[in-house]
Amino acid sequence: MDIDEAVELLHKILKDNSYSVTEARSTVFDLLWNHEPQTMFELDKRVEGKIDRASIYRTINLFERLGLVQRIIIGWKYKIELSDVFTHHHHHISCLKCGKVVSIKEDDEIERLIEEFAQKYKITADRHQLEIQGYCTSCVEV
Amino acid sequence: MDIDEAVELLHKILKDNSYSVTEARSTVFDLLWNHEPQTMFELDKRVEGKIDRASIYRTINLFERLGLVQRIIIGWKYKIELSDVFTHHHHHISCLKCGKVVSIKEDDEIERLIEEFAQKYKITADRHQLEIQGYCTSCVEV
DNA sequence: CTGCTTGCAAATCTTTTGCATTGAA
DNA sequence: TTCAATGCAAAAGATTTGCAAGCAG
Repeated sequence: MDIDEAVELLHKILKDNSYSVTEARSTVFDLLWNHEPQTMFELDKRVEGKIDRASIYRTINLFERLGLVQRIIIGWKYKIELSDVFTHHHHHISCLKCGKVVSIKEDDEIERLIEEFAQKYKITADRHQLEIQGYCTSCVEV
Repeated sequence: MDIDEAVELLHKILKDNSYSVTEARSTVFDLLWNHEPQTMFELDKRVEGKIDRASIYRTINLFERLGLVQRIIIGWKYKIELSDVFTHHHHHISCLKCGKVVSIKEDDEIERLIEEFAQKYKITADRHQLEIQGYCTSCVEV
């Protein structure tokens, strides 16, 4: 999917849910597009005051309710990235020291296992997160 | 492991690392023992002012550094529980509506896959979290 | 036009820190 | 006795909210 298609999809989803397309929402979306997971702090910094922090939070909350973004967990903080609607479903591996995050491409076998767990424990409409953490080659513990 | 063995192990680990056994640390440990994952807020409430909030945070941070507790992610908040040192390694399934958390017992197959990912992406000393979320039978979306 | 959105400022919640005092070993 | 650990209060950081003004449809 390229940026034009993505923006078109964003507009469609907003309109279908009776929300308007605004400067703030477009700007936040642009900053999320094709970018690695980022914290609210980073997002706010990259906005450079063009949009108020409160609006960034409101936008991210809206996007989350609409399923456009997901919060992923790095350590015990979260970062924001566009959801599977705009990217392929995937998991993450991150470094405990430098914080670098790498996406793991989808793996049928693990998805199958997770699906089995959900069924076994009678959880419907499941979503899931698999976060693997350790030390990357440049940060291996001394 | 029963509570006596657990406390003994706690004392040993504290002493081996040159930390003393104190009222605050023992109390926090007791509140974690055999209890489902809880937020700092809940922990603080259950302490009933017997220990200052700052000390609870300091204790949890210490316990985490010593590998005695782990933070697990429910939604985008974290909860604290005793680590694999005191319980068997496991994952969680939680309900997005009522917040109930159920432990999934260890599964060799999934552990093997995660191990393979870690190797493939050259991450050493890996730890990981698999969190599955959805709606439990009593909360199925209306 | 008109109501949804935003900016601003303040409130709230969460976590950390400095410092004098207390307590474990 | 001695240094680590705690309580207290205040600071710092993260997120939310009320309200008046602005903008999308």
